[in-house]
Amino acid sequence: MTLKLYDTYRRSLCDFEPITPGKVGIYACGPTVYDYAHIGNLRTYVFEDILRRVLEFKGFSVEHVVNITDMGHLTSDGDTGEDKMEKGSRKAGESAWDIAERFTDAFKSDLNNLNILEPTTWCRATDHIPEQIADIGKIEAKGFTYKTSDGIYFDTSKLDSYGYLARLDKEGLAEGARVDVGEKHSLTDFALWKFSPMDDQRQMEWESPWGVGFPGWHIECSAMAVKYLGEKFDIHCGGKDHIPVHHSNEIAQSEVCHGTTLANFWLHGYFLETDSSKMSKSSGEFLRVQTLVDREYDPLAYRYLCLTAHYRSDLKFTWESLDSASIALGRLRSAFYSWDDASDVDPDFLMRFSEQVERDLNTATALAVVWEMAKSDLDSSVRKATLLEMDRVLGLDLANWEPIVETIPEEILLLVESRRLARQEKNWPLADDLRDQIVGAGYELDDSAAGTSVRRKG
RNA sequence: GGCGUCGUAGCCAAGUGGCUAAGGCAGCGGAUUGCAAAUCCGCCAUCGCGGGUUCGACUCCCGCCGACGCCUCCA
Repeated sequence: MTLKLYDTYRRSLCDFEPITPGKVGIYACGPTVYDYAHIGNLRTYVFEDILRRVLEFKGFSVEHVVNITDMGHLTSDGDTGEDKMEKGSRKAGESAWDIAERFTDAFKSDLNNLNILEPTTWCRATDHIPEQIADIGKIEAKGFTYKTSDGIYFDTSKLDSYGYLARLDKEGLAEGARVDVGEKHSLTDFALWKFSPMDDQRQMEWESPWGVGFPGWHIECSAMAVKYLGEKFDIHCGGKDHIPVHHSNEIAQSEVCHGTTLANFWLHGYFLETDSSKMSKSSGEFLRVQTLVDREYDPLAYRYLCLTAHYRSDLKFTWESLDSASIALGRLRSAFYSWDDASDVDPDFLMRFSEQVERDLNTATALAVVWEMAKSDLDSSVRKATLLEMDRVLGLDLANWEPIVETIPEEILLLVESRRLARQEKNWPLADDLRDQIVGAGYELDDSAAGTSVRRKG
């Protein structure tokens, strides 16, 4: 069956065919490393990870490029405001470079905790200044730029196709404008190169044909994507918020520089909402992977939660839904663990599973197949082999899970032994009292024909 | 103010112009248990409201109500 993906550019579900047979190039917009990533940001990376895993599951070899934006990202897209890196630096009393490194490490650790496969290529914006300058030069040579007192701008009015990705209505935008256009000729124009302020030495600035300064945000992605994947590659993805501005601008730059729309497919992950509003870094308070860990959740419970919804619909986050994901994952894990060693994969269930996942990465329905398979009367060794195969896509790391072996305190073991004796003597009141004590101390009892086992609750 | 998305059981969430509206969690009933826990089996929605199109709509159109997003940095 052919993989179908929803392409935002065409606004429809399209059969996926790679440009080069057998190989797929993906560029995924990475984080701006001025702060930690929140779990809403991370939902997009989980979606991209599923995309990558599905492609590899189908036998493609995937080149997966993710950028690290470590400079030049302004706090306002009116192309005014501060550089987030410089702001973060002042706030923390560290150099912008140190901040970038610290939050890059934190980001990679988050990905790792969510069992997200590491990209085949990481690229940092500050390592690619010459490439960006070269592209700006090309755009200038073709007459699509103009200069203002603070930078070199892309003149969107000269590009008829501008904003097609987002189906932008330029007049409508102008009517509803809430921001000053400033020196920009039109609302949608954006900075390619920003001059360093006269009165302030920036930590991150470079020489260029236009003067000392730094690249605009959008140029880094198109420059690096082209460097690593070519002028037209297979899939570009990111959060849905990038559709109207960032990705529209990347396409505009690429159309002028290379005469391409940069990627064949544009995929967008939808938001995680909390308390009926989206989570956002700039608003201050937000949930991190570490927050979940502090509350004793396994980060993979969050990954499971992400899989229960389709990537193209907003997901409401509540602690209750995380609990539900956490319990479900726990049950799947212990079932998997209890099954006999993997033998043969069941072809029918695996087929049904792939059909779901190939329908625009529908992990929600794929999970329904997982549960049906897990509860089926197939031999447990077959179930194990089949689920193992499915987990190549799900990434729940079931094969490596095992119950936490921990030492039970002596006093608890004594209570368990006393209860065993009491039960032997059919002294039920005493046995129940002892059980209450054990449970009260945070342990669980499992009475089976073979005897009683104890473990920590949770 | 402009543009747009969404509204499915207690919660999260799939889905389709017409077979029994996935799945998970919770809940309920049963099996099991000395009683429980764990486990297993079963049960549990007519799809925000009002119109319309259609032989037939939860699925298409219009209006209303509600929530959310973008137009400011944003996954």
